[in-house]
Parts: sequence; C-alpha cells; structure tokens
Amino acid sequence: MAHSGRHQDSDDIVARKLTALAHPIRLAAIRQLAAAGPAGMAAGRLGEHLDVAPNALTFHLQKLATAGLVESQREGQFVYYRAVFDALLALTDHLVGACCSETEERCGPRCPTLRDQ
Amino acid sequence: MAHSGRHQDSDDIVARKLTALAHPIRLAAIRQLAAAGPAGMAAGRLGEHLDVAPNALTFHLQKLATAGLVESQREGQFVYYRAVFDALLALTDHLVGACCSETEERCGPRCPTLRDQ
DNA sequence: TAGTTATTTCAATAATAGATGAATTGTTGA
DNA sequence: TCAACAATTCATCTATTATTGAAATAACTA
Repeated sequence: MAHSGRHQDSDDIVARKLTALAHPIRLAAIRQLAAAGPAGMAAGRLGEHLDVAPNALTFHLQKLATAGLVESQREGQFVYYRAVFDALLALTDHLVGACCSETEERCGPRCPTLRDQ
Repeated sequence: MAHSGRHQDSDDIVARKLTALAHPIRLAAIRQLAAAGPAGMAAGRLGEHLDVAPNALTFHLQKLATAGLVESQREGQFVYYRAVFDALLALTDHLVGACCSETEERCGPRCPTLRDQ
C-alpha cells in the first residue's frame, strides 16, 4: 500500500524549473525575454530594463539557464539570452495537468489532455 | 529611462505562489488534491499516498494554503484539504502570458489573451 | 474518562538561496 | 597596447527554507 503517488523523477525536475521561475526578478526577466522573441536580448539591456546589477542578473539568468528555461549565446562583446518557449509551454502544460483528474476536465482550452488526444 | 520592466506587485505575488509549488512534495500534493476534486482529501490519507510524515505534510500544506493554492476544512477528526482550482488556473495563465509578446502568439490554445478577448 | 487516532506545533539543526562589493575575463576600438 | 565596456566569477554575509524528533492539541470510541 501507499505506493507513493509521487512521480519522483518528473516532480523533481518540474520543481527545479518552478524554483527557477519563482523569483520576481527571474519572472520579470523571462517575461522580457519572451517579449523579445527568438532573437533574444543582450544581458546588459535586459539588466537596464529590469534595473538589476550585472552580477545579480548573471546569477539569476544562470538559474534560468540551468533549468533549461533560457539559452544564451555570445555575440562579440555581448551575450544574448532568449527564452526557451518549448520548456515554458511544457511547464505550464504540466501545471495545468494537475487541474484535471483522469475523469474530470477543469481547465478548459488550456488542457493538454484535450489538446493532444 | 529604464522604467523597470517589472510588474513589481504582480510578479511578487506570482513568485510567492510559484515558490509554494516549487517543491517535489508540494507538487505531488497538489496533483493528488487536484485528482481528488472539489471534495478534497483528508491530510492523513494524502500523507499515506505521498509517503510523507504528518508533521512534514502540515508544513508543506501550510505553504500551499498561505499561497492560496489549497484550502482546508476540519470535519470531525479529519482535516480535508482541497485544491483551489481558480488560483491554479490563474497561475498557469500568468505563466502562459509570458510566452506571448504584445505582437506574437506562441502558446496556441493555452493563451489567455486569445481566450478572454 | 482513558485510550486511540488525526493533526498541528515547537525547537533545533542543517541546507540553500539571495544580496553585495571587489576582482576577473573577454571583446572592441582608439 | 591601453582604455572602455560587457559580462562573469568570487567571497562574504544574511536570511530563508527544509528536516527531524518530541510534545501538544483535537476529536472519536469504548
């Protein structure tokens, strides 16, 4: 009995991604990067928009990068960061999945189960 | 310049909710409660499913409750917890909103902007 | 009321995350 | 090569979060 209702592996990974998002600065950063689209945005410019010191920004962007939510690429003097949309969408789908049981749909058009099958 | 791209207030609140979710046990708990539906589930039974000690479970459930993601109600000897679906959905909508800029829709049917307007 | 189950509280400790300032590395252009 | 800019690394300190075991509160049942 009590064969743990935990998706041990998947919950750990998802928790890590949520931890990465769960900070006001990082939330603002990902929003800004999302708005910037696939081209991304240089770290410095991002820092200006968010009013965050360069070293602090690096700290937070690394958390997002480790979680796979952003990618970076050096271009000359600048380092461009961009949002990884697939990862973001997968994450939201996972959360929405928690709203629906096997028998009940509660999240309407958001629902990945409805969409995929 | 640099009029901070941060939604100071809203990002703080969302970050708090994400922090509440960002733990393997709490993630498993909310999923289980979501599956249990509006009726909710007694703390003890939840603890068995998740294989978590009672005091630890209380600790984590309180975090979720403080964030408004679960509610509880004593019924005799038992305390029933249930997911607050509205809060969960609002949270996912907020995250999905980060996927879309003012000009680009990237999240398809998930998108709250598409849905609401 | 005594015993049992359910849940929470408390206290101590360990682990992690965040903020800050100084120093460092990489790149460009004079 | 030197000065300026972009970004990262490092070291330190503080604060928060998580884990644990023991004790306390609440409700039910015999």
